[in-house]
Amino acid sequence: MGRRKVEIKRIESKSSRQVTFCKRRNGLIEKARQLSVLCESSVAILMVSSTGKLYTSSYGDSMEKIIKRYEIQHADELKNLDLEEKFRKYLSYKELVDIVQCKCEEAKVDDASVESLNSLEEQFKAALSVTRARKTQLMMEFLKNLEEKEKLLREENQILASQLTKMEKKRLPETEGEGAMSSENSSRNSPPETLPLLK
Amino acid sequence: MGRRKVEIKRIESKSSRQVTFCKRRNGLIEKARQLSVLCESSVAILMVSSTGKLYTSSYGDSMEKIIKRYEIQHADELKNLDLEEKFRKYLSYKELVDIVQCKCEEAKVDDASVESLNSLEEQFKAALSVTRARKTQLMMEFLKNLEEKEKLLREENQILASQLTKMEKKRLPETEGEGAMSSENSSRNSPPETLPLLK
DNA sequence: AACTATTCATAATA
DNA sequence: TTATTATGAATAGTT
Repeated sequence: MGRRKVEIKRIESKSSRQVTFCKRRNGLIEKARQLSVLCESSVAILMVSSTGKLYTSSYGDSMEKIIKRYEIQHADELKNLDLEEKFRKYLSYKELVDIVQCKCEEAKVDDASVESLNSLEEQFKAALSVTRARKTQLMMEFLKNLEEKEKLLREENQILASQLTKMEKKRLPETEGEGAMSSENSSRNSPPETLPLLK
Repeated sequence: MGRRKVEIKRIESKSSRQVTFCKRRNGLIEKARQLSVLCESSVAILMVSSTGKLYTSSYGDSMEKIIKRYEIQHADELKNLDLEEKFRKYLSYKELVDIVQCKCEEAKVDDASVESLNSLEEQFKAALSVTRARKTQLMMEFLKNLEEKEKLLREENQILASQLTKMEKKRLPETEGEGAMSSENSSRNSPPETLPLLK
């Protein structure tokens, strides 16, 4: 429906792609509105342009409600994929503790509640144990890395020191008068074991 | 775009409303596909018919990803209202432990990771402490309740026992011959301290 | 942003 | 339901 038939494939020209996006986006939104009104239905449209900008529109019900309707249907998938990520992104561990506290306050005085708290305790112990083990492991690896780095630096240091000694031996007959100025440390003929960097 | 112009208002006839819903729904989905391909964009459509049936379609990215993009933008609203509820509903403590395990595996070998795990450990210790304290409190209350119940039952028991003793004293002159048959315990004149129920 | 020449979508019909 | 088609609507190219 234009001056000529267009193949449905990516529009190469960036500018005309943007123009088409704008035109068709508006067209789509209007079609959604019409569908909603004509057929007494709810419609939500979410569009993300190639530049990452988000455009949304909803008719009938609010975007939130329509998305919730979707999430109810796909609870299983969301539970596994989405929620975990959301949890990681948004829920701080401070909030986690708050929720636990809240859960504890909710608990009634009966043996079922005690048992549920018992299992909660077990799970926190497990989480704590995993965290501690991993922390220790990481610290050990980090320590190893540091030791290795130190070893390499020491070796480098040795090489540099010996080179310095050699150079000084060469220079002594050439420029006797400048010997004291060339280096404060090496003039004493006994290089320090480590460079200042490692102290 | 049909045999005649239609006003955009609710179609009264239920059957033609359904037919139109079906046709225009397909049209909308096709338009969304074209927009996505032509303009290199992601498009998601969610439609809820008047009968409550959900129809969805997405191009470019998955429905989950597009909705996530929307939720990131509206994180403030969602974070406060929805997420905590979802967390409480769907996330078991077993899954919590899984997430922690995953977080631990992700951690790189650097001091930032170690520090982050350290704070994670602290927070689990806090959660564990809260859980344990509450559990202990609940158990203490439960114990108190049980002790109180026992006390009440003992008192009741005492009363019943004394009533029984009185009745026996009354009966003795009336039916001397049946004295041994009336009761095995009470015939010894010293009632037991607790009823079998409490043993 | 407008303007049209076209193609496309679909309301009525079968 | 699916298919056809006359017609109104959407839009590609142009200004």
